[in-house]
Amino acid sequence: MREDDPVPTERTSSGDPARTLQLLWRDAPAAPDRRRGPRRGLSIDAVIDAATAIADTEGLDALTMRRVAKDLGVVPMTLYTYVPGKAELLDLMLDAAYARMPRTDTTGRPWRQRVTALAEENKALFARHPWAATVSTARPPLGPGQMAKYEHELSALDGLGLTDVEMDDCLAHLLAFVQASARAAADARAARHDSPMNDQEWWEANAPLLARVLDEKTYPTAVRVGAAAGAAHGSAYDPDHAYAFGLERVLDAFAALIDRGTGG
Amino acid sequence: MREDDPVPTERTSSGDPARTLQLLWRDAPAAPDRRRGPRRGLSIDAVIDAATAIADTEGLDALTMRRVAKDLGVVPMTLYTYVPGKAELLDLMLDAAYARMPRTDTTGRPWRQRVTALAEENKALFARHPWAATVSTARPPLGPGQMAKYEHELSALDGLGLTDVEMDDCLAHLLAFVQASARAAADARAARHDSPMNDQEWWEANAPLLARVLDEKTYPTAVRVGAAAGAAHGSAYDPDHAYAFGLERVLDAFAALIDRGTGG
DNA sequence: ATTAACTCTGTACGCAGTACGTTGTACCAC
DNA sequence: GTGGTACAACGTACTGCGTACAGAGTTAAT
Repeated sequence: MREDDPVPTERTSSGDPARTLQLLWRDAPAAPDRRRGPRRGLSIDAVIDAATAIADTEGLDALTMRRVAKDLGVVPMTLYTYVPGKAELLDLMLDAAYARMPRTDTTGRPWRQRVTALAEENKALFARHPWAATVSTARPPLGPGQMAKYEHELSALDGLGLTDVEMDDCLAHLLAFVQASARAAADARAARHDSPMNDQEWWEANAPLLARVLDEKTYPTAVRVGAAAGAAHGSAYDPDHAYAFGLERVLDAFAALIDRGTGG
Repeated sequence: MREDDPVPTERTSSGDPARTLQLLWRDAPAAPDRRRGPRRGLSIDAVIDAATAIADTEGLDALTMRRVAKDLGVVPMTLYTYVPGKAELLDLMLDAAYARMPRTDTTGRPWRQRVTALAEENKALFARHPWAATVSTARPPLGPGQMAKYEHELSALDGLGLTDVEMDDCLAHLLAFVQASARAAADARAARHDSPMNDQEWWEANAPLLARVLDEKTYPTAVRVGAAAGAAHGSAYDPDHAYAFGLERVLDAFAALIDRGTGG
């Protein structure tokens, strides 16, 4: 019952970036002397799909090269003829997930609806692929999915009176918020999952020590507010509420930029 | 030069939570029959400090039980008499880091200054301990450091006309923003670090393929805005700018809550 | 003096990513 | 045909991780 599984962030993009870009755009490998040797039994997309299926249903820590290989009926090392390594596989998974995102057209609608739609699309992405919230995107894979997503999302922010730089800044801010929410939600889910006790049991088990130690005199505000917040939402942390509250804040913040000069 | 180092998120809190709480509060182990056996050569704090030093200077992926043990001159398994496991060690490290945060007293100052101070304190935490931004805090370790931090930060938001629940919500929103910024900054740093090429070299290496593939007709907004953003800050992503911009947004958002009714 | 609790140690297991060398297959030039 | 060659797939093996487990040594209570 240890079950420590560390849920790694698994930074992407390790090896030769040019090779990774070629893979992302499905660019043929220069084809100097095309197609010798035995036929390939799999495809990059089969590998990506198998890996994505595992990560979706069992989490990033269950996603191992050995496991992907087993699901595809090959030996682990075979995967390395399709993909340079695990980091690049994650890049490809992420770009594929981006590419598959449904993109609602909100042209003509009021800007709050448009921004909300963007947030919801990304929230849905992280709901379908919880691992996507936890892979790091330093130097994000500039694949077709990423580009389509970026184009779509910028378009939704176009024509609101923002400068180009502000559009990029606002989008980054919004996406960071949604991703942080998704990460927090995933963390909360994970905490619930791999602990044999639920929130109530946990509280009961720790109440004696906490009662002794969480003194109302030393932590007056914390005790007061913590109790109020805990009572308001059912538990100590409510991801849905945090998302709803935060999205309203982000919208208000954008309003201060967008409505400036128009008498906000 | 592979150097894939996955920068794990390393979820905290795996084993018996009651034991973890005891460790956090340095609660004696029930002492039924106190102190038999040989004298301890180390202390929990020595283990925490050694681990923190490693994580600070070399990153979370360099933080292994073996490494901590080596730095302390003991064999790896010895650590397990001080700490139930690596997850709990991370909890303790985080709470200790919280406890050591300098907390500036901003009573009486305008609320924007107070909130900004909170953000800066947390930004400084993540600057000193970059790993802290990447460890997950589902069911955060309710240690003395965490509580002192929570009390301090709520106090800064007290008396602004917010309800208790709103105070908690706003604080969570602010902290999530700072943490997300720190994560992004750490990602950017990591990408620069473990790639032999800098941004310019990377661009030059990939320019041919990107030029062929990033069509202005298919991605008009993306190309336009991406160019503008890239030109405005020096590179593709500027963590400092993102933080500054985002903090202004968060403050504007809070203003909409705080100044409501007072003629905002 | 004996015993029991406790610290520290050494060895070992399972699992990860993946380097490396081999085997077998299919196309190309002859 | 037939040999050469490029390539896919495989098997083995290495390093390093967290930590279970069993033993050896050390101290305080009996």
